[in-house]
Parts: sequence; C-alpha cells; structure tokens
Amino acid sequence: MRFEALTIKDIAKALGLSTSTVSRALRDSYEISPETKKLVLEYAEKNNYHPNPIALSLKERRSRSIGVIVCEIANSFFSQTINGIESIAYNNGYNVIISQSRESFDREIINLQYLTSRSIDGLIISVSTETRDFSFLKELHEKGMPIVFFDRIVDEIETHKVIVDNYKSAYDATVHLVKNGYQHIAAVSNAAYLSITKERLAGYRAALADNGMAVNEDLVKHCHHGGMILVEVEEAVNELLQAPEKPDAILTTSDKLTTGCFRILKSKGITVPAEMGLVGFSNSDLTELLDPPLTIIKQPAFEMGEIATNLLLQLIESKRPVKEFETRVLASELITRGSTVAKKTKTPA
Amino acid sequence: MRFEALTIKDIAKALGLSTSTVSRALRDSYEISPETKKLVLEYAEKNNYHPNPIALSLKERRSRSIGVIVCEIANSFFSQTINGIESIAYNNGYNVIISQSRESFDREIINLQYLTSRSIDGLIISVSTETRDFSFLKELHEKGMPIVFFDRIVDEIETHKVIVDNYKSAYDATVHLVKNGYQHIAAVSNAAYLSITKERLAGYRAALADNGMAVNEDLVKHCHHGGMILVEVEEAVNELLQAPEKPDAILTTSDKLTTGCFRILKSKGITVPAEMGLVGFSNSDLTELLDPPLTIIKQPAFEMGEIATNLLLQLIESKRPVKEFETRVLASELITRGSTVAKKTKTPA
DNA sequence: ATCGTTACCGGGAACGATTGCGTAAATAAA
DNA sequence: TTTATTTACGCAATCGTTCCCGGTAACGAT
Repeated sequence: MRFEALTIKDIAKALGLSTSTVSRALRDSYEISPETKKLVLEYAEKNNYHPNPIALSLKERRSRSIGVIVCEIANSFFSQTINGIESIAYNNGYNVIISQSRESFDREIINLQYLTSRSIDGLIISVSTETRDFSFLKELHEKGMPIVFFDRIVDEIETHKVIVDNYKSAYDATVHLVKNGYQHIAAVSNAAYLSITKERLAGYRAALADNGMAVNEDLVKHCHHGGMILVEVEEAVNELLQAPEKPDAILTTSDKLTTGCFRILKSKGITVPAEMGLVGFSNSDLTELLDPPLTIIKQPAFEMGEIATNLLLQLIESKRPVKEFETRVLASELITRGSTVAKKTKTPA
Repeated sequence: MRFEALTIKDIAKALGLSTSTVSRALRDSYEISPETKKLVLEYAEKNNYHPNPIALSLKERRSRSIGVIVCEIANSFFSQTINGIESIAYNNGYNVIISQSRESFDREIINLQYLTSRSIDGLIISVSTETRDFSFLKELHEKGMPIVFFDRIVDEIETHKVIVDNYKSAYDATVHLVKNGYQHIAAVSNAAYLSITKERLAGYRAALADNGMAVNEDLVKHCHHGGMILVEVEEAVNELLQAPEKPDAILTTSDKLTTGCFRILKSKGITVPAEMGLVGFSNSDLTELLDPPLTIIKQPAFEMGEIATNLLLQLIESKRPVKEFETRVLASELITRGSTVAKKTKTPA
C-alpha cells in the first residue's frame, strides 16, 4: 500500500491552471504573474507539496545519490568514514547508499553492478582485500562514472583519491618501536597487492633499513582476509613465534589485524609490551582502555570521508569531464601508549 | 557528465521494433513470438541492457529503497544492526539509505522529511534520545508509510517492532551483581522517557526488590545525550561517588554509557571490579580485551537488523493495509567477565 | 465467401516533472 | 489606428518504462 503524494497536476487541477504554469510558479519563473505565484505557492505550502524526486531524476538523468562500498560497516575505521561521507552528502542534498563487500571480490562486483544499475551519480569505494582485477571499475570509470577511492586505492585508475601517508605512518611507527629498544620487528599485514599493504610495508622496511636493521622477510606476514577471520591472524602470529629469529615487536597494518593480534597474544599469555611490543593502525576508541593501552596509528577517518565526498560531488557537478585528479594525502596520528613502552626505556609516570 | 545507458527505445530502433514489443519480449510475454524474443534478448544481452530503475520507480510508484535512521553509525550496536539490515535488503533488491540523527530531535525530523521526500518505500528507525514528540512519525505512519522500530521504540505508534527483552536483560544483569555480593547498585541510563530506559530500569528495580534491596533513586542517573558527551557521563559518575549511599556497582544501559563509565572510572583510578563493579549493555567486541574484561549484555544486533528488515519488506509488499502488528522480543546474552567478579566470590582461574 | 480465433505486434497514454515554443490579451510605440 | 512589444499562460515533447487498447494477418470453420 502506498500513500499518494500531491503532484503538480493536482495543484493545476485544483487551481484551474496548467501544469506548466504551476511548475513555473513553484520555480519562481519571471513569466508568471505575482498573483498566480502567490496562489500556487500558498496552495503548495498548505497542502505540503514536495516535488517527486524520482520524476526529477528521470528528467535530469541524475539520482542525487552516491554509492559507497566498503568491506564492512561494523568496523570503526569505515563507520567513521561513512559518518563523514554522510555528513557532507546530507548537506548537499545527496543520499548515501551503502553496500558491503565483506572482503569478497565477487560480492564487490555484484554490489558495483547493483549500485550502477540503480543509477547512482557517483561512487566512493575502498576495494576489498581480494580485489586484484580492476577491469570492472576501470570500465565503469571510462564510461564516465565519477569515482573517488579512499584507503585502499587503485593505482591503475586515474581519479581522485584520499589516503593517509601510509608510508610515513608505518615508518614513524616502526621508528617508534626501534627507539623503544625493540630489535626484531615483525609486520602483520593485509594481502600483498593492496595499496595500503605496499605503502605501509615500504615504510616499515625503510624505517628498519634507516636504522641499520636488516629486513627479515620471514617476519612479514600477510592475512588474505584482512583479519576478518581470526584464525588467519592466529596462524600468522604462530608462524612469527616459531620463526628462527623470533620477533619482539609487531606492527599491524589495519584495524582488525591490530585488535586481532592483541587478542591472540593475550590468549597465548604473551605479555605486551614486555615480551612483545605492539603498534598498529586502529580507529577504535577503546584501544586506549585495553590492558595495556595500545599504541596506535589513527587515521582521520571522518575527515577522509568528508574530503572524499567533497571531491566526488565536485566530479559529479562538473560541467565538463575532469582531467586533473588529485590524491589527498592526510597525516595520521601516532598515539603512543603502553603497548610499546618496553625494553630499554621506561616512560616515567 | 553522464554516461548514457542503453534504453528500450534504442533496442527498438536498432531492431526495427516498437518499444512495446521490446518491453514485452524482455519480460517474456506470451504475445511475442519466440524468434522476436530471441532477437531482443540477444541484443539486450550483448549490449548489456539494464532497465532504468528510476523510470521503473516512476511507473511503479516505488523506489525499492528503504530508509534507516539511527543516532550514529559509528557505534558498534548500530553498525551491526545496519549490517543485518543491509544483508536482507541486498538479497531482496532493495537499497539502504542511511541517515544519522546524532541524538538530535531536530536532525531526526529533518532526516525524516528528507528521506520521505526522497520517496523511500519504508523506514527502519531507532529514535534519538531527544525524541519525545512523535507527531511527525505518527502522521507519516497514518499516511501509510511502512515503519519498523527497533531498539528505541515508540509505544504510541502501532507497527512492527524489534527489541530485546530489556526488562529481563537488566533484571538478570542486576541479579548477577547481587549474586556477586554487590550491595549498592547504581544505574546510569539514557533519557528517562526512552523505551529502553523505562524497560531496563524497570528490570533493574524489580531485581533489587526481588532480592530484598531497596531502590535508591539517588543511584539512578540519566544522561540526556546518551553518553555521546563524555562530560555528562563523568558528572553522573561524580554524583554517584558523592551520594550519601555510595554505590559499589554500576549498571549501564547502553553502549556509549558502558564504555564511558569504564573510561571515567579508570581515569579516576577507581578499580574495577574491586571498588566498583560494572556491567552494561554493549556490542563492542573489544570489551573482552579491556582491563578488566567487561561483563556485558550483548544484543543480537545483526539479527535485529535482519528481522526488522524482513518485517518491513513484509509491510511494503503487502497488498492490503496490515492491521496486525507484532513486537519481536529477542533474548540478549549476559556475558560475565572480570568487571563483576568482586566482593564475596572470586572466580577460580 | 464470410466469420471467429489466435498469434503478433504497434500506437499512445500514462507516471511527475521541466521547458521550448506558440499565442492570446494587454500595453506601448509609431 | 495600426503595429510592435510585453506579459502571462497553455500545449506538447521529453525522460524510460509499462500496459491498455487497438490492429492485421493467417487459418480453420461454417
């Protein structure tokens, strides 16, 4: 069952005017007399008229809605980003339609097809951990769909992108570990081909090298489901513990991996930070309350969502095809807490 | 700029048929010859035809999208619920359009107006903590908009609702505190008029009464922003600590309040569970890793989202006005952990 | 030869809105 | 008074789709 909304036609009939006149009166056209305008406007106001957005969409060939694809909503980083996206979209009269890939490539494609068939005006996406084939996205982009990437971006596609300085973030976090006396620093990261993985591990490796420490590839682990499956993280940690050169600290490169590693270490009775230092990317506001409080790399997720949306709207509302694209690189924040105060130094209370 | 999609008209022109024939062929109508069907279908397939959903919406007077209003996406309970909503909506070919009220009544109304003007087919909502006036929702409902409430429901409006057994949940949690030797149990809750507040506090009070403990209203605090503002929680805790009868345990009635209280207690150096027991509603998966691990009441958020969506779709797709409404009451889960092992009993390792 | 059926297909009106164009009346200019 | 201009409005096309009406063949039955 549906409730019938008032249409322009109803107003026209009620007032003995044509629909064109009503339409023009509502849009305050110069060719309508003030009296008629007043009449129409008052009637519309009184009867709570709202233009049918679907009819408008059909006419204007735009839906005023943007699609968002993330791997998971219930993840602090992504939900904070969506928060930012929603706030900007909202202020500009756009809807936000959300889909989850759940880290599955197939599902990402289906979502993509679905969203585009629902005629969204633009897309904001952080690709799934499985996504190695970008042909669908590329095709979409070439057809003219405005796309903005954030977090896990796609180098092959030229468009606006929003990320943090992944290299520097990981570099600084690794240096922080080194400064705190850790000698054998491992990394637990996502799939190797992901942009964030490449950049973050590059920072990690550079930091080690710059501090005269050898990079031991045995100490770099990849979780192909990005920590969605805890067992995967457990295996990674187990392998690290059995490595010839057992690490004394771990750098994790995403939210789920950080809390996942912490969870595993705790369950194994490995003390943090004494036996194992831990620093990782995380946007959860509860890491501070953990035991020990976690040293984290926090991304400006909300702001990233805002920027991505502004860039997308710019793309959507541009009259001519945009050729100049920018990659916004934001600074992350290294919040040092208990999980990395170890070895040599002890922070004074 | 837009990319032009293939329309039924294009197919008709290319194949020398009328649009009606093409339309019918695509919908496998009996009055189209097998040959023509094959021709059309193959052409459509080859050129990747997709019916324009906006045109369909206009014709069918439905948008195949549902609106969701929650106070905040970046909240574990709500993001998990949205997860459930999205999964069911997705499987039924519906979009999910999300808005946040940020616990503000005004913003909730604006979102409501916006969503309905965008012609959603139905609405799933958990009202904001400020919402006392339901006339807008009521009017919407009377106009025929399918609505399903979850979590913070509205008694005055007769429609489907999805909640947990708030009374029992709070009752059991309180009894748990009593059993663990706590004598003076306080409650930190949301605004008094919220459904969840009333039900949960009723359970709390009943549990105290049933165990021969007096209900001291000084020990019941209300946070009118639902814990969104930490200061508010801090004030509540301060008042509790200065109460004539100082409490030795706190029951918190929502996610933000639980972690908020914990944060405040920790910052004040009040040890949990020794000086103060703590149990609260929470859906965060990190509470287990806190120090001490938190005893929580966990709601089946994902499932709640699923059920709410199924009920809504049922409402939307019903041929005649639905008169029989149900309130699904789900069981919550009391997960006992360190934050409530106190006084008398000590759990053996 | 005429009629009724069946099988196929097209015309055109919706759905709700915008907008280019035409035009009547009123006013101004010649 | 005649002509030009302005004012104020309506007609109809358009967006992409569906679906109610037709309509026209071909064919068998009378």
